[in-house]
Amino acid sequence: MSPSALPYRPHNHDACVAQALTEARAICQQHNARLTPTRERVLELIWQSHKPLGAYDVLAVLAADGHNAAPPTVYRALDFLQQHGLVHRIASLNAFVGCTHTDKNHHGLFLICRCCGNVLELTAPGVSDAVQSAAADEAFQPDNMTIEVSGTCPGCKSDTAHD
Amino acid sequence: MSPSALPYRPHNHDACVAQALTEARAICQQHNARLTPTRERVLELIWQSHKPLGAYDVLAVLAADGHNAAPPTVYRALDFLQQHGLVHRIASLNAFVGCTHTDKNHHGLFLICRCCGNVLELTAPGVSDAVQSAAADEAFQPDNMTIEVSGTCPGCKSDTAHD
DNA sequence: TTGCTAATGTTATAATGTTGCAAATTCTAC
DNA sequence: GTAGAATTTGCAACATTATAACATTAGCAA
Repeated sequence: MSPSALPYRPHNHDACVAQALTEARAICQQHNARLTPTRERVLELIWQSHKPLGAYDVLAVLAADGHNAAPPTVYRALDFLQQHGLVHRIASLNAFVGCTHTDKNHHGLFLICRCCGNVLELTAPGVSDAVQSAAADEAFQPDNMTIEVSGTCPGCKSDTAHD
Repeated sequence: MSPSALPYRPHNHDACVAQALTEARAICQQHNARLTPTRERVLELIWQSHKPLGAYDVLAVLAADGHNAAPPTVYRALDFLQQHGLVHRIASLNAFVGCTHTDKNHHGLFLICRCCGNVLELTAPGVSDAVQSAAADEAFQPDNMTIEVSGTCPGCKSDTAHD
């Protein structure tokens, strides 16, 4: 199995989070952007699993933290994190996941498991190229692309196989 | 220019609508599904342009029609139309467009112009194949795919060129 | 300090989408 | 044609997601 299938397998997720935060700090420093406590906390929450988290889910945890937060707080933090490529919004779910390809300049492709809810982000050059080419055929100048595939991940497929 | 670029060019749009409605009637008949007046009206409204229309936009027109409609009316009609492949939901816009490929069984690709708002639906086998292949590499079984590209359409590109 | 900019707090509201149940309509079988 | 079943619609309330507008605070530089 490809190593990128990480979310679909048991793993030490604390390491994922720690790494994500470390990378985020480095990236923000590079960008001269301020990873404030609120922003960092939101990023940490988004990273608590590989399942996309809704803005209001984040909000609820912040509230439980004792943070007196309102929707704009969360949306602003999420906007910031998106701008710096630290999280992605999954349009088909109205939810957010941590970016696992902060190093590459990517138009991510997302594999969303209907069963377990985990999302795997891929960099699929073949797909990007094919989209570019299709757009070029129409003289269309692409700017941003949303590619979200829902289906069944390997883990859930094998689970249902022996029912 | 490809003939599929129709939405980006002046054309007799009434013909688009008429054709869409005719096809819809045929398809519903084939499917033994009832294209009721409300559903047909909603389809007609969605087809009033090649720009995606929000559910509440549809609702507003129905209200102006004198139709005493509430949100569920519209969403139910839209669900029906989607189920029969007559309209598509554009996840990145929370809006709906008429399907221009009712004949093919398609995973559409949508080119969304940021400037004029028109949407062109393409059947891009290369893209579908690339996505299938990327998913297969991860042992992921795709079910449904959302591919939405925003950018600048040929018309708007040439408009801005001589500013 | 002072003044500027970025970030946050706060309140309210907009926009989008759903649930649940009752009434009406349409279909089917007799 | 009529009774009963199934589908469709009407309707009210509500849930979820996202933004607007404006006041306040924190960080930073002259």
